Amino acid sequence: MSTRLSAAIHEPFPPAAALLMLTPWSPHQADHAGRLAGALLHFDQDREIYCEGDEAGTFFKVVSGVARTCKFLSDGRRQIDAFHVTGDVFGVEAGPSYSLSAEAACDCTVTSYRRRGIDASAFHDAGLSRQLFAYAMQSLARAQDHALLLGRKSAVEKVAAFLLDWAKNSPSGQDVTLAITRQDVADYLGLTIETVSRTLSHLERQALIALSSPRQIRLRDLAALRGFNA
Amino acid sequence: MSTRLSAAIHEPFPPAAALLMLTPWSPHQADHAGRLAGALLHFDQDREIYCEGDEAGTFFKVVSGVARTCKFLSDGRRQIDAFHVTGDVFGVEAGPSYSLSAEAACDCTVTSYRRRGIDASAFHDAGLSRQLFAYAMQSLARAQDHALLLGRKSAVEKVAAFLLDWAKNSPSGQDVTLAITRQDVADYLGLTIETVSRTLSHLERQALIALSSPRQIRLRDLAALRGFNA
DNA sequence: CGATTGCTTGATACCTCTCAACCCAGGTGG
DNA sequence: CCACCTGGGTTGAGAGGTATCAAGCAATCG
Repeated sequence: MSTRLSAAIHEPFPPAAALLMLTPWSPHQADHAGRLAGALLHFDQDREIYCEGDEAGTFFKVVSGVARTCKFLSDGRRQIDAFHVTGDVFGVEAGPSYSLSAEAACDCTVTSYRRRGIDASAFHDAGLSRQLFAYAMQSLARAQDHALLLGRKSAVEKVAAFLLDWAKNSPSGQDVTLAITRQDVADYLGLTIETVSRTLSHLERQALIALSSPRQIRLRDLAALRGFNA
Repeated sequence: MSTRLSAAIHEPFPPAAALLMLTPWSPHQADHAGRLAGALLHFDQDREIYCEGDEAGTFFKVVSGVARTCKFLSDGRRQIDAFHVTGDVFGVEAGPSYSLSAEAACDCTVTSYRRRGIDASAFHDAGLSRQLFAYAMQSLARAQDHALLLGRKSAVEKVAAFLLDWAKNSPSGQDVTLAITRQDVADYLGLTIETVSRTLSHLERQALIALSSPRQIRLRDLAALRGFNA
């Protein structure tokens, strides 16, 4: 999915972590300091949350649903950069404006945080600055993996990677419940909706997955799916 | 080209810059503090500088030549993430190990810096932490643009974008002198070497560029080239 | 119900890859 | 001096993967 700022909170503190990966940080903590008022916002599917180039005065955390961040070409072609699920933070910028657009991939509730609070805190707080750096580097690592996928993988490899990625969040580790459309999957993988559909059907025919409904996918052969990548 | 940590040094300080984009930072400054010994290293073309997964105890700045950072699939397919030219910093990590491999794209001299120094400084110095954050976010923005290119652009659009990108560094703004092979260009754009070659020939036939030699490219119609993107 | 949305499937086109030959410049050594 | 080799680049013919265009299906919703 996306880079998760808050994910670190749930993980044990790494024993010999690098200096630059220190205490986890969460907007919640900032809430307590009273600096970052969090407004709860709801967006219907496909509603724009913000647009590339807008002044980046706010960042967001997903409360429920899925948000997507993406870029567009002038003729409408779209590349989705990441999906953001519950707990994920998105819209954090270093510059003055958003470098991506953000939209609700399905009905979606988010908390918004005023950036000024973070900026001000980070100005004094080296720890917070380090958190932001770690967050950015984590996003960067994801973006680099994504580039490898987009530039060098075939359709099957892309879809397999996508499924495995989403399955990691499921309790069983082999069930994927998609809250997003085929179009979103396609625009994330750099494919068309038809190719995504065909590839899923193909994988089902091979008995590598089972589609109980279009949005409910069971990974029946994790080893084989992993084999598509490396 | 790549994200440049030091590029900011040469640019006027933005008047109303966001809080998170403060004073430029350069390894040189750190040198003066005596914390980051800079060793000068030379790499012949295609020599490995470091490998994905290696312990990231060092980062680098290009003195001359071009370095590339990239990822590989198990069967050898390669995706180049970025090229780094004189002045560019690469190999900065938040985690314990490198997320990419780095190699000399041509004969290449780099300065190496011990990471410990930076880590230690950043621990106390909020300003340095902010610099690192800004650096990471700039890299992230480049990676996102790259993903759009890889996922959604055609071969001509990719090549045109590549040429325009490199021409920005040339004094005239319309001459590109490549120090890298067609294979590197291809692996950066997610194409094959033949497609890159054919596309360049195609652009030359259209009189949009002139190839005085394979490595010496003149952009004859910037407007038309820009038109390929948007 | 009819309309809409999301998804699947088929036929065909086309873009890029693959495989192969060839060119050119530079270096090496007989 | 030239034959030879090598690395980098170009070009061609054909194959193949994905896109495009189009039709149809199922579920949902007014």
